[in-house]
Amino acid sequence: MKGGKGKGALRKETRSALKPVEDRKMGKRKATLKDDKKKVTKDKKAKKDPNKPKRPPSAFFVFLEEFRKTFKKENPNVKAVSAVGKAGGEKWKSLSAAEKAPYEAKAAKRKAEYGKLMNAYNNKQTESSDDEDEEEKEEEKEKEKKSKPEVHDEDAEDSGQGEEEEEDDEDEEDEDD
DNA sequence: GTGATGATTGTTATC
DNA sequence: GATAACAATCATCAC
Repeated sequence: MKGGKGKGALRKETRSALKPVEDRKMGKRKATLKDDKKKVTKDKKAKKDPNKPKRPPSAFFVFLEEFRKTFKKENPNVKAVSAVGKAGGEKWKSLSAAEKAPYEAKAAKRKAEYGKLMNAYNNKQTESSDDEDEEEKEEEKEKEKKSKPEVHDEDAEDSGQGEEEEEDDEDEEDEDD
């Protein structure tokens, strides 16, 4: 829909040209296109909020999650993510619209959730624009939590805190085929 | 020990 | 409108 294709092709070519697939395995990561981008990326990341909701996976990524499992089963020796990505990409292209439908439905759901999260996030941003201190405190809290993984998670979850529930699980199997 | 990199496509965000 | 960035994955290397 958007202009993602052009970019995709461009990046594909650029990467392929700059980074032979054989090399990456050796971990020959050095000055590459990404290296250049990295500066920008890092810069962006620097001002990126850790609280900002992560972008939802596209239909392809939803598919990829499953595909990875299958791929691992069939190729237990192949652990290179690039191999999975390549294979997944090819497979994805070979899928029919009907086969892609369930993945797209899932992606749409995640996107809707993302929209809500972003809404809440934006609201929070507006609110906390003058009390960024609190955000920092929260960050520190998170850090502390991580430092102390021995917290009674069960307790917290029992209290209804960690009730993620993943309700999208309920109809993820709706293979309306 | 930590972070970066490799591939893939799609979507979002930014300019 | 066009393009850059990022989303997941994980073995492996560099620092």
